[in-house]
This record gives sequence, structure tokens and C-alpha cells, in this order.
Amino acid sequence: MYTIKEVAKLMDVSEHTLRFWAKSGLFPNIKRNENNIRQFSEHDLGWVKIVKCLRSVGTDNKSIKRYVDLCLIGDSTIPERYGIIKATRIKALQQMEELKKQLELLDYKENYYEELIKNNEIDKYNPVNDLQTNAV
Amino acid sequence: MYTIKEVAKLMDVSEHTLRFWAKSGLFPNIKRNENNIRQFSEHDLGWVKIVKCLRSVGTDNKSIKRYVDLCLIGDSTIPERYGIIKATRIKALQQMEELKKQLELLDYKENYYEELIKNNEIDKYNPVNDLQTNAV
DNA sequence: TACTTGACTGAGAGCAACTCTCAAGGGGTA
DNA sequence: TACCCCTTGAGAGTTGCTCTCAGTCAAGTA
Repeated sequence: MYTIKEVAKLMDVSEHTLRFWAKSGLFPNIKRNENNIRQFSEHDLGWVKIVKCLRSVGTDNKSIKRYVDLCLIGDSTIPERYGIIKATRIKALQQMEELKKQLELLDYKENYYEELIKNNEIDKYNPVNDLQTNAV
Repeated sequence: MYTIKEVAKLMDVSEHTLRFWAKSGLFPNIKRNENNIRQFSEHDLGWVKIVKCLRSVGTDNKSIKRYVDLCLIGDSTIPERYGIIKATRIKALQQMEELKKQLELLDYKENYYEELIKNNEIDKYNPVNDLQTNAV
């Protein structure tokens, strides 16, 4: 059993966010002890993990709640749940592609600035030094 | 020269968002025609591209504005700009790793549901069919 | 025993970054 | 002239946190 603080640390999600997710119904029935303190079980960590996963791919909380509710209903919802996961995976793959593209741009910029700095070092000994490199 | 609508289509960013970014000072001096309509140049598209890139990696608008302002100041800010790009690139690489991890989970779930569905198909001809697969 | 400290609670204010609606003001065509 | 489509800025609304705060409780300390 874990307190909310421990879960926050373990899963790298803030306590605030965990409470917010809990209040939004994204974790079903987290147990409380006699002092009303949440007690996350190993099984609950699984919920945190999947919620975090879906969020990180940009799924909104309402859709995550839908998925969670489907899980609670039982077998009859397996096809819909399968569809959600499949669609989410495709979304994640697309994000991967997008990220790769943006990384290329960042690589290019980084090299560009490196060249600029290298040349500026040389230019310190060069009387002609009025270049304005305010390109992006 | 492009209208905001054309830029929105070209860069896959909504007109609303472009106006919001423009108002936030994320594009320096977009020209207007005599009717006060924004006219994006090829050069302006470069700004849209880098802003989109920085946003997609989670840089907040304030920091993007800082970067844009540095670009406008000129050569003296090259080291700081270089630092920003380098840090952003590292952040992007970390996101890539995180995304890979989440993709593994999604792969696992997808296979899990596929197995479940396959077995359910078989179970249609099986009198013992009361399994409750409400696992996540 | 009284006090302090630290963790947890829910309610609710605040915030970033959109997202959407709307009224107003062109320009072009029939 | 009427109609249509586009653009504009202002501003309301939304999502998903993020933070503050007052209150509760248990354990440790003087």
C-alpha cells in the first residue's frame, strides 16, 4: 500500500495531479484507511500507469474516463477498449514521427549556431566584424 | 505573401492559434496590407516553423517570446540562443524516450486485447463462458 | 500534557494556452 | 445594391492542471 506522496514519487506525477485525476474518476475506487487517507495498491498503480500513458499521448480526461468505465463494465466492452488502445497507439506513432521532424530542425539550428560561434571566435582577430546574425 | 488562412493550412496550425501567437509577440512584425490584413512572407513562415517546433516540445510561450526577442537583438545573443536550442533538443530526446516507453505499454495492451478477443471467439462454442475480463 | 511538526484532506482560486463566438468592416461578383 | 466570403479584435469559455489555504489527525518532543 502506498500513500499519495509515494505514488507521486514512484510514478513521477504530482500529488495535485493524482488528486485531480482521482476526483475526475480516472482511478476506480481507491481505498481509504480509517483516517480517510488514500491507500494505493499495486493494482491501483496499474491504473495510474495507463492513465499517465493515455494522457502523455494527449488523450483528454473525458476519454480516459470512458476507457476506465469500459474496463469496469467487463468483457462485453473488450472490442471498444481494443479500438481505443489501437487508435491511441497509432496516435503515439504519429507523434513519434512529428517529434523526429522537429528534432531534425533542432539539430539543424544547433549546428547552425555552432558554426556561427566558431566563426565569431575567429572574427575576434578580424577587424571586419559588423555582421548582424539576427536570423532565426 | 500568404494570408493567415493559407499559413494555417500550410503549417497545420489553426488560424485562432496563429492570431494568438501573433498577439503574444511570437512573430516579429508581420506586415499588414492597406486593409489591415496580415501578409505572411516566406521569412515569416520560418518563424511559424520554429515557434511550432518549440511549442511541440512543450516550451511555454513566454520562453518562446524570449528566444524570439533574442533573435531580434542580434549577434550578442547567439550564445544564449544556442543554449536554448541545445536544451530544447535534449528535452525533445527525452520526450522521444518517454514516448517509446509508452508505446511499449500500448503494444502490450493491444496484444493483450487481441489474445482476449481470439479466445473469446473460441469460447463462443464453449459452454463455460463466465470469465470477467475487466482487467485494465 | 501541551506543543510542534509533518502528512493528508477538500474546496476553490489562479493560470496557460488555446478555442470559440461575435459584431464590424472590407472587397468581389451578380 | 445585395450577397457572400474573408479577416479583424475583443472577449467569453474550456481544459487540465497548479497552487493556496484552512482543517484534521498522528507522532514526536519538552
